[in-house]
Amino acid sequence: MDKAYDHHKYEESIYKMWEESGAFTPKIDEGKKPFVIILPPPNASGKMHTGNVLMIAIEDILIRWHRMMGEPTLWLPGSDHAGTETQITYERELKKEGKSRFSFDRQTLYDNIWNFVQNNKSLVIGQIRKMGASVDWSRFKFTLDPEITNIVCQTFEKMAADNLVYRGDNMINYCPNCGTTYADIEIEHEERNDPLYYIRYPLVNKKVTEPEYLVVATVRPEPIFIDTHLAVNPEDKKRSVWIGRKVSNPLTGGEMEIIGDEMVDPKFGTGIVKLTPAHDENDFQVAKRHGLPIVSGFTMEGRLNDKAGEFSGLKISEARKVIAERLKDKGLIEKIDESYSHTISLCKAGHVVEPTVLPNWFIKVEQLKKPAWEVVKKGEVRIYPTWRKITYQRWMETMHDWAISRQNVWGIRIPAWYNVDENKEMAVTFINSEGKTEKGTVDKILEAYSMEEINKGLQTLTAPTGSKYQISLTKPGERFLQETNTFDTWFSSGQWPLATLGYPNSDDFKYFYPTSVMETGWEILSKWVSRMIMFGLYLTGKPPFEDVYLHGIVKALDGRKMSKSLGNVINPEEYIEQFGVDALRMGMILGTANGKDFNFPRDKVLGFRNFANKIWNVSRFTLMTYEKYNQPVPYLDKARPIKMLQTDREIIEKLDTLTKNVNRYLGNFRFADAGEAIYNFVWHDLADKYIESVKMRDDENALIVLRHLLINSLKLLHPFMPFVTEAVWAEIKPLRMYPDEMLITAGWPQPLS
RNA sequence: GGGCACAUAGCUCAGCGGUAGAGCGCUGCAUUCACAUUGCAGAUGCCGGGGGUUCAAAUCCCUCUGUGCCCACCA
Repeated sequence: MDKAYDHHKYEESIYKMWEESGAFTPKIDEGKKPFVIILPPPNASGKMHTGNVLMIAIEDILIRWHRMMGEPTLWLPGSDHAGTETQITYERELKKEGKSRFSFDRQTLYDNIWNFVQNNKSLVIGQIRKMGASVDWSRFKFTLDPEITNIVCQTFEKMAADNLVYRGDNMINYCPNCGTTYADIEIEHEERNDPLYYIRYPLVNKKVTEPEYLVVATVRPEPIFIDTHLAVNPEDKKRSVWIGRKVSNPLTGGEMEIIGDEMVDPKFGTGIVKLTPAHDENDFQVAKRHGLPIVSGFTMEGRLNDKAGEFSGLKISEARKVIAERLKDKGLIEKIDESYSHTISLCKAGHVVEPTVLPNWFIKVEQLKKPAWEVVKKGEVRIYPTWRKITYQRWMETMHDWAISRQNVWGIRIPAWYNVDENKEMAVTFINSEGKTEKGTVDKILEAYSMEEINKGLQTLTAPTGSKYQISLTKPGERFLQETNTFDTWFSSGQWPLATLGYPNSDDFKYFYPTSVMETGWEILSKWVSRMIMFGLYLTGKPPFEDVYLHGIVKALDGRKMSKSLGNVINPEEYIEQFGVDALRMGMILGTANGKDFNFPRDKVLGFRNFANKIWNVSRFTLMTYEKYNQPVPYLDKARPIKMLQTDREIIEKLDTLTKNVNRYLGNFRFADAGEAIYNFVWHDLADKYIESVKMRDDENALIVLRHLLINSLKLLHPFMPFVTEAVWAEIKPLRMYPDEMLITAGWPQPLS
């Protein structure tokens, strides 16, 4: 054996050896209960980060432990298409070429992103390998694989049949110039100075003691014609008296009721708000709470619609000035604050984005969320650390209907279809055969274009609220166009444990479902874990896993969140290169004990590089001693007791205790405790004390005990530091009972007592 | 505004009712010995402040202060 352990020499070849041996693929044995973990699929276009490292380290420990205990063990890998995030990344690339998403029709854009992702996917897979993850590659799944999207669409179909799906209005960032919606994270915010108008609303049925007007401050006078209500804060003593009273609309003269809602800040402006539910997120929420009408005032082209009467057709920005002038003429403007500064939303092209209410697809969660909380409450699904249960409970109790449609191309297209003859008002944007972008309602467009041409160049389709639709996995007829929205990523990944195993009829599904442990970062407890439980219960009646272990967030060395802009991002590959994967894994595991957030433990990683070398040298010493002795030595066996010294008995007892403790710790997801216990035993009991005492002895029994300690230490360590232990295992063949056996599939230690 | 967590040795953290712990760092000493990616020895703490429960509190309860994060958020 070499004098020191050099991880560069072993990691790659050992991984290959494991993989080729078939050790990662479980043998289905109906008589045994399998142990199953579905790997939370990393983003297909992303790079490995420290969080992934921790995740893989923890899951690999559990998997290797159970595998060594002889259970059929499946760890199923995959990657996620990460809809919005990936599309944004790709569009950044497009921008470098002077293009954007509007340069392509839907299908072409999708195909381009597909190719882009394919290139990166191999990167992620390579990194999972590098970590030593003993995943079953033969079962690898991608969220956009046809067998997965099929299951996801079928679920949608079933939910629609069960009356759990509806189309409803939702607030969305819409850019009239681009003709499309943008996700919240795509929006840029800019400080801007705009006039703040103080507008007078004449009070209806005014009493003598009351003022003539109520005054409202707004930067947006242009949608006043659709406004139907004002609001004040009910806690506001001065103004709550107006609740239930009416004012007249300064533009149309119609009556507007005043309502009370906590949203209103009594200290801002005049403490009275005009509500424009269709074009402001807050107002929209208020309107939903109070059941107010939600009426849009703008067209998809960014002009005032026909409700604006004489003003209809004006662009929003012009309308603001024109309407402000009109109000001024009527004497209904009290004052204008020209220096008002606020933030506005801009799309990537720099256009002003209009918050707009557009129809979206929703899932009714009322019936789904209750059982999903019940299983956790009853302990059928256990959450570790236990205090995270409260987060889950809170989320489940407050969860509201889930908007599942995204205005992205990169995702699973919603299998809903609109008949063009029954929905003439659908807005369509497409690229015609000459490469020109056409926009308009479908009935107008059809006057000039064929269904085929529209379908081929289709970019987006917006069917008004109340449009007739059919849900179908295939095209229901010639005169149909498919919904252009895609599913929220969490809608598909929420079905991941089911979909990856081939729900509902495959052998895998029947044998491996429900899975054993879901291990993931706590930040997606509500986004992801809750959805998986909901879908699992809805489709199979069983929760998709028994235990949920939530690991903490790995923060940067300075204790702050890692971020590109702070420049404190840690690249795990540098640590793998320098210290080896084993050291990185072990360092992360012992960096924190119980799922709390923690800073990247750089010192510990270095420490465990040294520990890997310690293991190597303990083995080297044992092997050399054995070879020097130069005759066969029997194995330690309860049935044939040998004469032991006090030190022998003590350390064997310690090993037994250690084995029991490790089993207990791992069973309770106490990874750091388990790792530390083994570390202390190997370094301080075995190496520092026992080996030193062996050096003074010349009896065979010392060697028998030493070999027993080494072999069992390697086994206990293997789940934590798989490479160095397997490398040593190969070196100490002469010491082993079964020289052909690999450590990865060797039996887990049994206490002698 | 609602919630969760954390405050212990110079640093990073474990311990969570019975005499203060680890790793790194620090101070000595050891060196052809399996390993200098080493060994041995050592120093370092009013366990955030205040109150309470208890024979006994870093550990349980209350409160204050500070920090991090999650959710909801300004016409």
